[in-house]
Amino acid sequence: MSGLDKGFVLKMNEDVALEASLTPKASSRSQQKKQQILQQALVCFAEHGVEGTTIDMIREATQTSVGSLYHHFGNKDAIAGAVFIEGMRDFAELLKQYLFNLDNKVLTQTQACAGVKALVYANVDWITEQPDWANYVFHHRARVKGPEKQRFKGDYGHFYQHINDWFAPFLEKGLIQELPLEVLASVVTGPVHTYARHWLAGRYKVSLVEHREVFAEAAWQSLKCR
Amino acid sequence: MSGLDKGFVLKMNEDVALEASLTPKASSRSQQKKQQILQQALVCFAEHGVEGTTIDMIREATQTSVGSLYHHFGNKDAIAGAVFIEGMRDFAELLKQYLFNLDNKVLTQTQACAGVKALVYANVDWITEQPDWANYVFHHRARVKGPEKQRFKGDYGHFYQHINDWFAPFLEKGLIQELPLEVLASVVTGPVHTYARHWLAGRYKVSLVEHREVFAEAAWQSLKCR
DNA sequence: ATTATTCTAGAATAATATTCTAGAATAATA
DNA sequence: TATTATTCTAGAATATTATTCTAGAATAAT
Repeated sequence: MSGLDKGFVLKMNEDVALEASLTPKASSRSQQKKQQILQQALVCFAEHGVEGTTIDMIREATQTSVGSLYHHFGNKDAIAGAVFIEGMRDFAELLKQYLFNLDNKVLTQTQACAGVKALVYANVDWITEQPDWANYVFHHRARVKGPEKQRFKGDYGHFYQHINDWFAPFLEKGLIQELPLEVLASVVTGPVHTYARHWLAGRYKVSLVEHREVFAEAAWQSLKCR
Repeated sequence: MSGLDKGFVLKMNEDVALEASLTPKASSRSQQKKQQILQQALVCFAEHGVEGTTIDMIREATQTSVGSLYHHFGNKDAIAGAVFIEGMRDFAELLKQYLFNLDNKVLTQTQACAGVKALVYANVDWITEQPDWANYVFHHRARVKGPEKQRFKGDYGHFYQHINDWFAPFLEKGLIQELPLEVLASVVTGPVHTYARHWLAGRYKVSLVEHREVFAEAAWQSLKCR
C-alpha cells in the first residue's frame, strides 16, 4: 500500500463519500445486500449467461424478493451493468498495485520494460484469479448505460490518465516508441486479451498464465525503441 | 481467384451441396428469404442490440410473419447465431484472397513478412468495410449453439488449418518465431481486434485503417526471428 | 392433375420482466 | 423512549415479448 493510493482507483473515493453524505448511515446493511446480489448475479450469469438467467433465479439465489431486487437496482440490465463495473474496479485495484509500486523516477530501459511488463502481468494474473469475472467483463461492457455509463467513463478516464502519466517520462526520454496512446494500449493488452477470451471460452487448452512471460516479452519488444 | 479455392472457405462446399441434394430445388426463393432475414436482422441488431430487437421488429423489417420467421429459424437465438456465421464466412472469403494469392514457395524473409502483414490487412480492411458485421461478430460468437456450433467449429478448424499450412514452411525455415500457434494468432490479431473493438464502440476517434501499417509492422516485429 | 411438401399467416399461449401497493424494518429526531 | 420519516421487503397484478399451434396458400414432385 503506502502513500500512493490517494484519490484515484477509478476515483471512487469522492463519489462514495458524496453518496455516503447524502444518505447518512442508511447503507451498511443495504450495501451488503447489494454486494450479495451482485455476487450471486455473477454466479448465475457465468452459468447461464445474462439472458439465460431470470430475475427469479437471482431472487432465489439471494433469498430475497423481486421487490427488493427492483428496489436496489431499477431493472435487470442495471444489475448486469453493476456487475461489470464492480469487476473493473477489482481489476483496477490489482493493476494499481502492480504498476504504481514501481519506480518511474529512474528512467532506465530496465524500468520502462518493468512498467510495460507490469501491465501484462496484472492482466494475466487478474484474469487467472478471477476467470468468471474476467469473462464477464470481456463480454458485457455494453450493459453499462445511462448515468452509470457517464460516471464510469469519467472514473475510468482518470485511472487511465494516471497510467499514462506514469509512462510519460519514459516516452519523453525516448525509451518507448512514440505511438498514439490507444495504439500502445492495444499492442500491450491485445494479445493477452485475445488469448484470454479464447481460453476462457474453452477454445484454447493451455492456460493463459503459462504464456505470461511470452506475452510480457512480446509487448516489450513491440514497444521499445530500437 | 484461380485454382486455389477448392473445398475450403469454411469447407462449406460439401455441406451446401449435400443440403441441396436433400431438398432438390426447393431452396432458391426460400434461401433468398433467409438471406433477407439475416440481413435485416443485422440492421436491427446493430441499432438496438440483440436483446433490444424484438421478433416483431424483424418481422416488420422483412415484411413477413412470425410463423415464417419461426419456420426458417427455430427461434430468435438461431437467427442471431446465423448472422454470426454469415459474417465469419464473409470475412474468411476476404482473408482467403489476401493470403492464398501470396507465394509461399519462395521462403524469404520478405515473403514471411508479407504473409504476416496480409493477416493484419485482411482484418483491418474487412472491419473497415463491414463495421456493423465486424462489431456483431466481435460480440456474439456465443450465440452459435448446438449442432450449428459443432458444424462451425469443424468448418472454421479446416480454414484455420489452411492458414497454418501456409505458414508452416516459414516456421520450419526459422523465419518466424517458434511459438504455439494460438500465441502467434493472438499476437497478430490481438492488437488490431482490441483497437477495433474500442473504435467500433466509439471510444476511439481515430479510425482503425489509419493505423493499418503500424499494426502490420508491429505484428511482424513481434513474430520475426532476430 | 393430383398429391406431397414447404411456406405464410396471425391468433393463442407461455415465459419473463416490470410495476404497484401495503406493510415491516430501520434510522432520525425530539 | 416514543414518534415520525425513510428505506426496504414482499408478492400479487400487469405488461412485454418469445414461442407454439392450426389452418390454409404457394410451390414442387409425380
